[in-house]
Amino acid sequence: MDKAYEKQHDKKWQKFWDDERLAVPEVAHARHAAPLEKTFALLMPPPNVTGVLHQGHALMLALEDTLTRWNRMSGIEALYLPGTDHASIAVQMQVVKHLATKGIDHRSLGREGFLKECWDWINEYRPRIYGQVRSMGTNCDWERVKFTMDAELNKGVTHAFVELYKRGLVYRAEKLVNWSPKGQTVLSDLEVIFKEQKGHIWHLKYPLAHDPSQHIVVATTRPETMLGDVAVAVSPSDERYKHFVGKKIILPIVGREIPIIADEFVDAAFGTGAVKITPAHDFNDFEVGERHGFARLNIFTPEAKLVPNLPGKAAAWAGLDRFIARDKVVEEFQALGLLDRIEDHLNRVGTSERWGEIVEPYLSHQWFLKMDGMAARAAEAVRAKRIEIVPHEFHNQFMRWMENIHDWCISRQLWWGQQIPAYHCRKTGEVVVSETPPPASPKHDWVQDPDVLDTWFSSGLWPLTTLGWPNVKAEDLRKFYPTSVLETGFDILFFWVARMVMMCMEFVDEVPFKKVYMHPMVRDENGQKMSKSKGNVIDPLEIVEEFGADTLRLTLNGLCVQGRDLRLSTERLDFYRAFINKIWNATRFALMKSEGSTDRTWMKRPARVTHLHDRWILARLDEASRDLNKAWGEFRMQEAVDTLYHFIWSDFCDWYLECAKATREDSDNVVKHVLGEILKMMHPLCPHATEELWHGMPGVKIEESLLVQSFPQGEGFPDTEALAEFKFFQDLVGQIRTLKAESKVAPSKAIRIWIKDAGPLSQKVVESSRATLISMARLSDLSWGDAPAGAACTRFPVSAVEAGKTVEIVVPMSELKDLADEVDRLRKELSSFEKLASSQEGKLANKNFVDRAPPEVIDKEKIKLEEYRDKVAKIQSTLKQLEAQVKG
RNA sequence: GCUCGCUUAGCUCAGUUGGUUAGAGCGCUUCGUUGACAUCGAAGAGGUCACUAGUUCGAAUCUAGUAGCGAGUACCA
Repeated sequence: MDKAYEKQHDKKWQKFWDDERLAVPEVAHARHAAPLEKTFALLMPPPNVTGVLHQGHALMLALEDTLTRWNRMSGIEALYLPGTDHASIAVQMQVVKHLATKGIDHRSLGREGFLKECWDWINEYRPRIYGQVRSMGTNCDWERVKFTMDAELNKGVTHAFVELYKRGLVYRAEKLVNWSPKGQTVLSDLEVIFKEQKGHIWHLKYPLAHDPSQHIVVATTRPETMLGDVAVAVSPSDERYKHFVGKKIILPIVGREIPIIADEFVDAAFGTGAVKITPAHDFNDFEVGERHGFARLNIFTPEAKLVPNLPGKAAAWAGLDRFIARDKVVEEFQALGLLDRIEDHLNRVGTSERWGEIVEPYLSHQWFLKMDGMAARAAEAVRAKRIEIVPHEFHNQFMRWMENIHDWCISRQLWWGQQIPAYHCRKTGEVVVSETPPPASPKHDWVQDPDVLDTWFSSGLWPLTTLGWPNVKAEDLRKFYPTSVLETGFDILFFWVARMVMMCMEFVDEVPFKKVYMHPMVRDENGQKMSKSKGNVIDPLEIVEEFGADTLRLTLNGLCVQGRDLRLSTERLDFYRAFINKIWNATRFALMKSEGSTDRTWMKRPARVTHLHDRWILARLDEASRDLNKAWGEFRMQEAVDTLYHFIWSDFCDWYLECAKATREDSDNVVKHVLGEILKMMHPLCPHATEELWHGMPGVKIEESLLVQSFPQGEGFPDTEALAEFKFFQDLVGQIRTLKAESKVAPSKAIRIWIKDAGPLSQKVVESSRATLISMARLSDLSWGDAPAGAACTRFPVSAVEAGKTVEIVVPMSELKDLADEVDRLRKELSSFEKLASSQEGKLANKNFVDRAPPEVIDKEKIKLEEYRDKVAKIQSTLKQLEAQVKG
């Protein structure tokens, strides 16, 4: 066996799991030691097909694979289904860019030609991301892998669209949308990122038609839109403007005459109290325009340049960019003496997520999905706890979003994606929505809608389409739907999670998953977001290369707490690598004398154990496995790791193995048994290292994977006696070690002690563990009672097994170096116990406490007081003697 | 603006229904290789649990408010 844990075993075991098909739920389940009639399903949030694995993915895979392996080992038939997303916008951008480097304008290829390029691109990159997913040791079912553009999935998407259309939920309309001038496509509300930007508010004077010497001042952050103004609105209750309502204004530059109207939407207290109305370029103004029946005057081309044919002076500005037009308008107002003033203003500007430029509210014909009904049902499912969101903080966010949702614009002016199954007749203008193209006829000349669907439309169907829907009898759908857990980052709660809930509720009237677990964001050690430009990216692939997948998985799990970002650093990775190494070496130690053995008796829990530490470690094993199962059941990932860390490192290695060195072959089977259980418990986190170690255990056959062993449930009776007795043992050892350390006596120096005042139980514990105690505390001899009269001794109390009682340890001063040091030490001890005793007395003297606290709490406090008093008395008496000697 | 989260040891953080002397790792101090591990072991120092008020016999934990930081979100022209 290697002297230290190294990651060289990763590939070997990944191949082993593949070869044995242990990620296929049916196969693994059939081979499980104790299979249950239960299923677990987790669908991997599909990474972008051309993406590169980042820490967010690594965290996702680490958590999901851990949960899946844990379920599988618990005897549950577990599906972990992998896949990738076609990422319409992202991939189209990549391919366009790629073609451009070869000097090819993608438009010149035509739609078909371009799509072929996309498929070539994808076929090249898809294996890369899959390989990266595998490198984490991800035990997902590759035989079921899905891509959102697979033929069957496309069928499902088309079916869904047509069905939603039939139900009147999908509709086409001309509305104001978020338009990306750079991308030349519409975006959904979610794809618009609001950024704070320093800007200005321009106050413009609009002259009245009947008396140009009078004017109304309007304020705007976007003066160029005045070219499309159709009215000026004031608040109906605004006395300042009451007499203007119904009058007209001559719009400067373009010379159009527009009305002054009253509308409730205007806040008289804000700005000048008068608002210019531009229905074609502002969402609020659009609403006002609809209410008043105004024309929608579009002033921009799709590239956000001024259209030709604007009236007046603006006619000459055709083709100007929107921001140049802004300057022109302001200049012109200035020249006309109509610029009232300019104020600085911090405003939030909507920018496109992909291209980064400012999004333009733009009039356009698009396909929409009606949201109100679907959102209400989704919200109801969450409210009724049919879906539990963890951490719970996201529950409210989810509900709020569902309540304020707008119809979802699902069409995109792109080529890469699912083309919308709508057919327009060039002759009659009719529109037919159908899964297959309608037949051509002399009267009808059909052409398919050129737009594709928003990527998230197909993602929203992921739980259905990956399991075989729309075939409602598909076996996977029946067996694994609804899925158990959706694990993902909170950044896509609305993009994806909410849409899945809505879509699935709509189509199968059943939630897609019972629980949603939102993992935190991975940041660098200083809490900064990782980004290439900051140069603080910790590449998971490099970590896997350097530390091994197990270390990365364990680290991410170990740092994953709810409600706080996860700060990753190489320091942490070193720490968790050391943990794996510790287990590695513990195994090395346990198996030292077992080379070549095929004895499998250790696999069963030893029925009769004699030594206290053997009983204790089995009791702790039960406790730890119960805690572990509970932690994972509640997605407390760090708590699970901490439980294991403490149990393995402190309890098993530092205490148990050290004790077992004194009892040798008596403990041999317990050592191996507990170690085997530890490997099982660690396996979901560190599959490679544990599988390697497991296969080194005596008698384990090559085909016996840890993956199909029974996960420890901690169902045994908790041996609370062993726990309490060993606590006493630990205190004894600890107190003696402290004495040595503080008396500057070498730990290796064996000293002789007496134990006084022990009750029967404490005495039994010491007697039965005599050899272990002598070895752990390094004693030369251990006797009962007091040291021979006349020998100068120090004495100190240790809490006994008997509640509230103490035993006294007697050590001849001849064993120690310095009497004064010991006096100091005891004085410190005394003062701390005196404080405890007096605060305890105060508590119990409080009538309110004694009258109102539950009796068991009071009893506990009384026992404590008894113990503190006992210790105080004992130390006082020892001190008196020692102090007398110091003086003497 | 609204909503939510965070504030605990020098640093990074745990702390699950309110109840032992508030924990862990790193760092620091002292000491140490008995059959695994120096990626190790033992002992120790270090905290008025952000602040204020309240509920309670009892608050790091529950409530309200304040301050600082962060996130999400809104139509302020």
